[in-house]
Amino acid sequence: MQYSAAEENYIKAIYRLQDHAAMVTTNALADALQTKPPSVTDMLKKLKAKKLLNYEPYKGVKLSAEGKKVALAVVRKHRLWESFLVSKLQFGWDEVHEVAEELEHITSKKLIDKLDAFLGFPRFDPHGDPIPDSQGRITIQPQVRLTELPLHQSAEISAVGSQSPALLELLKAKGLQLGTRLDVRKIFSFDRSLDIRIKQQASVNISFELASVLFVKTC
Amino acid sequence: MQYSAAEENYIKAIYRLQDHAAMVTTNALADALQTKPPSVTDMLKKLKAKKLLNYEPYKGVKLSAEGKKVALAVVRKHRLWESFLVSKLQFGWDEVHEVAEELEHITSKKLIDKLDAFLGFPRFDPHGDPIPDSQGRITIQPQVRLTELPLHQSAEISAVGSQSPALLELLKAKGLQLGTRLDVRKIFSFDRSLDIRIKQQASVNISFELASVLFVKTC
DNA sequence: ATTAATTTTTAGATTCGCCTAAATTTAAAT
DNA sequence: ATTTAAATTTAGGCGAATCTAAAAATTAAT
Repeated sequence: MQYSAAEENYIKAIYRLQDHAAMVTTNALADALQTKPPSVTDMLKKLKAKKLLNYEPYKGVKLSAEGKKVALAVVRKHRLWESFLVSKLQFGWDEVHEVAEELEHITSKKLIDKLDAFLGFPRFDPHGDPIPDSQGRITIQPQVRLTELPLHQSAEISAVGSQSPALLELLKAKGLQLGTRLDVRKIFSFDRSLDIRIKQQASVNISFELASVLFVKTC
Repeated sequence: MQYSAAEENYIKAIYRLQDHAAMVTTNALADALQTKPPSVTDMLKKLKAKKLLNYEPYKGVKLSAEGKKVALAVVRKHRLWESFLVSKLQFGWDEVHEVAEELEHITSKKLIDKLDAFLGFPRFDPHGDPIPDSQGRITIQPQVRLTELPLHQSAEISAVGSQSPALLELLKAKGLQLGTRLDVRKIFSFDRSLDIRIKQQASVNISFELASVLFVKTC
C-alpha cells in the first residue's frame, strides 16, 4: 500500500506524539501539523478506515501495528535523507530538516535501500536519532550526554541536542563536530565547565550548557 | 516563484514537444501527460495567467521566456537525479526514470546545486542528454556514435541510445558501462563488427548493432 | 450539580487537478 | 460551399486536503 504525503505526515506526527502521551489528541495533532482541528478529524476518519490507527471520536488516537510500520518507514526515509545531506552534500545540521521533509515522501523502497547501502548503513542520523533498518528495527541509542561521560573515557560526538544556528556557530568555533573524538580531562566544580581533549590535539574548555546538549558514544 | 508538480510536468512536456512542432497542441499534451484534453485546457489557462506560456484558444501553445527557464530548471533536476541514481546508487539506466520523475519536484535549489557539485558538475546524464547548469545553460552534445569513432582515438562511453534490459544485459556481459574508456583497435569489414580495447585491459569484439547504440566522447 | 469553558466534531465552502458529456470551433472532404 | 469529421473548449462534477463557523460532547469550576 502507498500513502499520500499528507497521510504520511499525520502518521509520523502521531508516532512522535505517542511517546509523550498515552492518547494523542486532535488539538495536539493540529498544533504539530500546523493545521486546524477540523482537518485533523477528517484525516483521522480516513486513516481509521485504512486501519492505520485506532480512533474513537472525542477520545483520541493511537497507531495500529500497521500504522507503526508506516511511521517507521517514513522516519527511516527522513533520517537517511538527512544523513545523506550532511555526510555527502555538506549541508549543516540546521539546514537539513525542511528538505528531508520533502524527500521523505519519495515512494521508491528500492531507492531508500540503495541510499542506505551507499551511506554504509548508518544507525544514527546527524542529530543522533536512530535510523530504522529496512525491517523497521531500531537500535537503542547507546549515547549519553557529554556531561555524564566519565573522565578519560574516550568517546565521539554522536548527536547534538539542538539545531540552533547559535549552537552551530559555537561548535564551529570550538572545532567540534559530529564524529569528533574526545575525552574529558577535567571537570571544574565552580561552573561545572569541562576541559576536553580533542583526539590528539589541544584541549579546549567548554561550558556546562554546551556539554549538556552534546551527546557522545563511547568508543 | 514556485510551481506544483503538476505545473512543472506540463511545462516540461511542452518544452519537449516544442522541439518537434512549432505549436504544441492540446491533444499532443494530453497524450504526453496521460491525461484528457479538458484537463490540459484548464492547466493552460492557469499557466497563461502565470505568464509561463503564450496560449490562444484553438491555436496551440508555446513557452514564454520565463516558461523556458522553469523547464530548464526541471530538466536540470531530473537529469542530475538520474546521474546520481546511476553513478552513486548503482541503479541501471533503465530503472531511473520513474524515480527521477518524483525527485525532480523537490523544491530546494540549494539541494540541486550541492548535488551538482557532489556529482562533479556532470554535463551529460546517463542517457547522454545534456544537463543544464545552474544558470540554465546547456552544452551541445560533442558525442558521436561509437561506429563513427576513428581508429585508436581514445574515448569514453558517454551515452547509450536505448534503455532496453536486453542491451543492459549485453553491456554488463561485455564489461562496458558509462564512463568506460576505450579505443577502437580494428574494424572488420565483413560484419562491420569492432574490436575495441578497454582502458588497459583485454580487447573485446562487439557487433555493429551494439556499437551504433553506444555514444562516446573523445578524451 | 448546574454552569461555564474547552475540546472536538459536523456542516458547508474552497482550491487543485482531474474527469465525462455536450457544445463549439477549426479543418477536411465531398 | 456545405457537410462531415476532428480538435478544442465549456459546463458541471468529483476526490483530496484544507478552511471557517456553528453545533455537540467533554471537562472544569463554582
